[in-house]
Amino acid sequence: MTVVTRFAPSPTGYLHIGGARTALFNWLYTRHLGGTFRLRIEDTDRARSTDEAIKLIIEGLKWLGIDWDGDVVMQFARAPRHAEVARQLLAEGKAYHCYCTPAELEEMRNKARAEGKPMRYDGRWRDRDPKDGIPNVPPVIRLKAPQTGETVIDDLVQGRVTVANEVLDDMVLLRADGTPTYMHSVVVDDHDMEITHVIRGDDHLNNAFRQYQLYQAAGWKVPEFAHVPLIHGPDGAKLSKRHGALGVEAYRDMGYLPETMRNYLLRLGWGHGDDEIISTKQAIEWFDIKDVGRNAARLDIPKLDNLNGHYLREADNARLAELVIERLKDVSPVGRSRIERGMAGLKARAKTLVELVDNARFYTLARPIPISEKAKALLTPEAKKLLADLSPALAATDFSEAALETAVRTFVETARVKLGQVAQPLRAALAGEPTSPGIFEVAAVLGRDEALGRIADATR
RNA sequence: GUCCCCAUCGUCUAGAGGCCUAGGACACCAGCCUUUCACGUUGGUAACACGGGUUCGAAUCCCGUUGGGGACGCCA
Repeated sequence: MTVVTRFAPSPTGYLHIGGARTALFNWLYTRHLGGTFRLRIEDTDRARSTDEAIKLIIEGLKWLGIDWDGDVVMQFARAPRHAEVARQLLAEGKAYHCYCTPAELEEMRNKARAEGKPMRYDGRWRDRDPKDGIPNVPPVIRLKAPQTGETVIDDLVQGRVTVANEVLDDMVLLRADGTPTYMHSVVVDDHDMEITHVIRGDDHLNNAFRQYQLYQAAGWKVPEFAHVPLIHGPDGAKLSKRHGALGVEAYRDMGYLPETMRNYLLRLGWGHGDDEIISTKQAIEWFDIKDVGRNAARLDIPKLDNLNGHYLREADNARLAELVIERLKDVSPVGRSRIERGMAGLKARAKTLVELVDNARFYTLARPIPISEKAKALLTPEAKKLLADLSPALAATDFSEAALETAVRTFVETARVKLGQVAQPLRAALAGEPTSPGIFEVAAVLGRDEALGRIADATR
C-alpha cells in the first residue's frame, strides 16, 4: 500500500507556524516513504475563507520548500458530493433530520453544564418519525452515532485512545442550508482522495472519534491517524491565529531562511538522538511519524536565531547577497559588488537577514558616510593623526587584504602603538560604526579610492 | 463543568528496567582566541512534578495527586 497524506488548511488567514509544522511532518513522512502528498484547501466556511489567505498559504508552503503532488483540491467545490453522501446515509437510516433551533441547542448545553454532564446534543430528533418534521423549518442532517460502547483510535503518535460513546453526540453532517460541515467534508474528502494517513494537530484528536464513527457508518476504511502535539507560545498556551501565532511570511520578513525553519520546526517534537543540525535530505531519510513526541513544545526564538546564524554562515554568498540587495533597495552596481565580495565577512556576524542587511548597509553608502556617535568617539584627535599618517602607507599597497594587513602592522610597529589604536579608528572611518567585519577585508572590499576617501573624510 | 492528552535542566530534547553520579543543543555565567563584533573553543550553573506501588533494581512499568494543554459549534 502506498501512502497518501494531505495537508488541509482552512484559508481563514496566513499559514501559521503550527500549520507549517503539520505540513512539514506530512511532507517529510510522505517523501520518506515515497508516497503522495496532497494539498486540500478547506474552504467550506464561505464567510471566513478568502482568496488572499489561499494565496498566502500556497506562497508560504512554496517558500518553505514544501511541494505537493497533483492539483490543489478545493473543498467547497466538492459540496455536492458531500451532500450526496449525507443523503445516502439518511436514506440508509444512518443519519436523520433534526429540527432543533440554535436556542434549543444552547439550552441543552447550559443544562448539561449545570448538571455536570458532557455538553452534547441530546438526540431528541434521533428516533422521531420523519413525518414529524416541522414545516418551513429546514432541518440539518445528523449522524446517528452509537450511544453505547466505546470508540477506539490507535493513534500513531498518541497510542491507543479510547472514549465512551455516550459522551459523543450526533454530529451535524449537513447544515440547514444544505452545505456540509467540516467534520463531514473531511471524512468524505479523505475517503475519496484515498488518504491513508491523517497527520494533523492534536486539537483534532477529539474530532477523530466522531470522524471514526462516520467512516463506520459509511462503511469506509478508516485511515491511520497521527495527532501531533501543538506548538505553544512562550506562555505555554496554544499557538493559533487567534493567539499570536505568526504566519511563515512573518518569519521570512524577520530574516529567517527557509532551511532554518525546516530544521527548527522538525526539532520541535521530533528528535534523532543528539542531532541538532539536520539537512532536509537527512530529515527525509530519518523521519518517521512514530518518533514524534507526545508533548507540546514551546517556540524558542533564541534557538531559532542561533540555528539561522548557522544556516546563514553555510549559505552561498551570491544567494545571500541577492537577498540582502533585495531588502536594501536601490543598491548601485558598486554597492552590489561590494556586498557580494564582502559577504563572507558579513554573514559570519549575523543571525538574521535583517541583521545582515543592517551590517551590509555601510558598503552601499556614498561619501561622506555618516559616522555614528560611538564611532565618532573613536575618532579622537590622536586617532585622526594616526589615520592621516597611515593613509600613505595604505596607498602604497596593492590594496589586497594581505598587503593592507602587512602595511598596518608595520605602521603600528614603527608608530609604537597597539593594533587596536589604529584598527578601531580605521573601522570608524571606513564603516562609520565601531563594529564591522575584519577591517582589512573591509578596506579591500571598498577599494583604494573609496577607502582612502573615507579616511580622508574622517580625518578632515 | 465533561471528555481526551501530556509531564526529564529556563527552552528544545536523548533516554524503550540495570549502560544515568541523567547525555546533547539553545540561552546564561566564567576563561581562551582576538583589530571591533561575531564565530570558534574550554569549563560551569541547571532537570527526571509529587505520592504510592511492581521489581533484586524505575527517569523508564502501574495507580493516584498536582500541574499544564486541548476539545466540547449548523468554525475549521
